[in-house]
Amino acid sequence: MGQSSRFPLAVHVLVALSFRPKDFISSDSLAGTVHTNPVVVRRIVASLKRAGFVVSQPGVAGGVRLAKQARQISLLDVYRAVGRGELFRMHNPNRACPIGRGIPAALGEFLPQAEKAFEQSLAGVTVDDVARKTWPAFFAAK
Amino acid sequence: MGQSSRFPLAVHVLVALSFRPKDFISSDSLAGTVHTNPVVVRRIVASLKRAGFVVSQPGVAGGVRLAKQARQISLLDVYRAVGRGELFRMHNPNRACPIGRGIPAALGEFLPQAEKAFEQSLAGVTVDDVARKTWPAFFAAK
DNA sequence: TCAATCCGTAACCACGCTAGTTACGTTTTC
DNA sequence: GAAAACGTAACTAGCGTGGTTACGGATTGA
Repeated sequence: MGQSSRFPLAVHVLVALSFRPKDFISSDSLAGTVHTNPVVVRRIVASLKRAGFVVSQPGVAGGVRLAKQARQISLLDVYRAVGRGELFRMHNPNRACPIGRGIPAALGEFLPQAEKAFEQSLAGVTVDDVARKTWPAFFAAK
Repeated sequence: MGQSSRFPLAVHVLVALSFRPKDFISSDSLAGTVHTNPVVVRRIVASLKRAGFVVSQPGVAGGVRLAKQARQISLLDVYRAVGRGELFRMHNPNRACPIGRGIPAALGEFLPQAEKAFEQSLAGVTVDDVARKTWPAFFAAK
């Protein structure tokens, strides 16, 4: 990603929510553990809502809560939800040249393979997996 | 990458050079097929030189030439040569929180796996593979 | 009813990265 | 010595990102 820390941040938020799946957590609290501004958290949450991973509720007792079990949300789901899909950004070759004309198709064959491999790896890990690794003592106590 | 087109551009340059492995090609010519400024090409070439993939020569008959066979340069080599190594950019969690404290290690276990999968895929493709896909007729004629 | 709390956005700013461009010194050939 | 080409520095414009303030709307509870 070069680029954006939205994905790690989104995973962090979901992991945090997974420790209290029944409660609504305020974006202020989340901003505390994530160590950023509440508005930044709400921007991420907006993406996660659109994807159906969380629900939110305004008002005094409001906040954010998981809408799915942590074990049913893969890191690939999260990665896609927070955008920045394409791993590669193509340049604009000169079509008047046989090489420039052929390059897009050639790269279009090999680069998506790498993206696929990347995504399949993310698909094999869930938010729950990350949560257990994040705070093992919490699960040991149960 | 979301961000930089240096990698596709570098592959394009190497593919172009691979069609005339004996000749020095000027950055002006390369800029033509890549469809950008000669200085941009030379910046890329500087990285490729550092990695030992090409050699350059100043002067009237100067230019750039491959220093290795195209089949001996993998896309992973190129990817690393033009930088932008890390696929993920970490945020800065609050270490005073048990979740914030545990998140870096947890992500540090799962995310590099995805990077590895990505890189292994790139490692399996060479510049020569891309060249053959780019301009099949060139190879058919030989 | 009304104050407090919290979400949802818009708006703005500062920063960093990228690519494009100009410019200039250096090297090589003829 | 002129021409061609590399190697860089310097500057610019554009874009994405994250941080911040602000404000409207929804909900709760006294």
